[in-house]
Amino acid sequence: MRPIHITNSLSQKKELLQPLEKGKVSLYICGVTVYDHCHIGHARAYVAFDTIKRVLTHFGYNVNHVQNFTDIDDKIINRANETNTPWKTLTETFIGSYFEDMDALGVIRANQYPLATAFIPQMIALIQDLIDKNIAYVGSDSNVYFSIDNCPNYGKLSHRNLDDQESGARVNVVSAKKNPMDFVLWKPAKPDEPAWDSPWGSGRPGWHTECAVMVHDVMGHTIDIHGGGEDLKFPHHENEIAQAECCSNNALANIWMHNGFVQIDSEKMSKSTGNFFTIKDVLQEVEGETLRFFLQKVHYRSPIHFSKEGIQEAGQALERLYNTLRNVPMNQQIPKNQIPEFNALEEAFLTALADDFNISGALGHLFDMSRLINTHQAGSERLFNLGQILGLFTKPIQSTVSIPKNVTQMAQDRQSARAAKDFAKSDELRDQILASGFQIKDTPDGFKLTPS
RNA sequence: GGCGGCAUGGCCAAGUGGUUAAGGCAGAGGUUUGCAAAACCUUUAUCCUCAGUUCGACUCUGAGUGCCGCCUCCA
Repeated sequence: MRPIHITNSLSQKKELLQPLEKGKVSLYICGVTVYDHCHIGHARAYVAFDTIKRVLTHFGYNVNHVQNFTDIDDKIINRANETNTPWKTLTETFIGSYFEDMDALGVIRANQYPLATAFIPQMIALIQDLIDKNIAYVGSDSNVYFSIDNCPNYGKLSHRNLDDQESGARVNVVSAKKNPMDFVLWKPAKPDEPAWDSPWGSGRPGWHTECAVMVHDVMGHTIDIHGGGEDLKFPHHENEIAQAECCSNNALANIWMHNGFVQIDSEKMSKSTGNFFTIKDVLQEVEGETLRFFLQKVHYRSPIHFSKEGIQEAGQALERLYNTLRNVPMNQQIPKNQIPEFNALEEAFLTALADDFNISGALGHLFDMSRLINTHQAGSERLFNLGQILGLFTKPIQSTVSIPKNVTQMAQDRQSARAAKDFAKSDELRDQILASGFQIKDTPDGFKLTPS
């Protein structure tokens, strides 16, 4: 097991990962609210944490990854009404859509995907516990609220002083709240809305309650890492911490990790502003692995500027690595004097990853290795193995497309023409081969046909 | 207004208190090749501004400027 340093949002510092249980890492990632297809911002988050999980696994940690689906909330109810779809059908549809997208991106499945609606009794128990401890109260509007004034460390994750928050920034200052920052734990249902019975009447849970409950129920009272998008830090994660820690006095998570945003034209990609592309949109144009590589290239905490050009560039870069794998057969003997070079690059690659998952640094070494392999025509398997850690090289290295006889014939005719120095005919044949959907490349060992 | 982050060559993007400031994409030149493709070699920066700390800062501190995010649902 290699020591790993991770930037902890809680301390705002890089810390050594010290799992509660040796060799195991419990990782909870905030999942999506399933009322629509996922956009590139979601892809960024889940590709980032997938990479993190793969690296941890490679370094010898046994990762227990749990990720929720929020399958009940206002947006789901609204969308169900708008589209005249039963809400349960809606959520099932978009859970399916999520998995399609993640499979295309090469994201490994979590160990568990708990649904919010499967944890209603546990949420009710948590809320009741908070009421009993005088940390939650029933407002005059029948909502159950969490009272942040009774939570001493409120704000510790997002590092904000509540008095300094811009008052006008909050929409709907509800008079039923004791403090405007109090948040809803339980919400009474309107007629025809999905609802569950509770001590406070028929209703549904507030948004922040599920994660705390699931972590406790599925994983234990404290976990090693809790992750999600930068935007979840406040209020979502702050509120999770408040509930969980006020009740149990145990830390909800030791390390909090947050990924940066995808931006379009230097603005956050977001559904509310409408400037987003769905994953499915982009996959119409490029392969999943190209999109994955584009999202991976940048450190997980930095913003990514989304653009067609950027994706194309990532595709070119990835192609460079694939070319090496295609051109140099695996398991060729590496010259003895080059072995230290290979080892040094491999070590540098791993060292970078162990330092807060510095993938950009690691990729630099990967490209260096690619050049080394091309130069010495050996060592392809080392590149391949390192790429596997990042979830790359899922495409077949050798084409599995069978080459039609007539194309092979044309290629052979071209060889004859070249031998006879009839280059006009040779070029003509190459054009014909290209028109048939194949590309011909000359190598010292003869021609090579690949699908174009 | 409060809090947080960022500012490195045409574009993307690592990194270090002091040797030649990674890597990718694009461009230029070259080698190889009849050509093409791939590959290889060469080539493009003093790191936003100002002040300070230091023998020495791009790397630390302060101020400034610009951009982004959160404070409202959000990966």
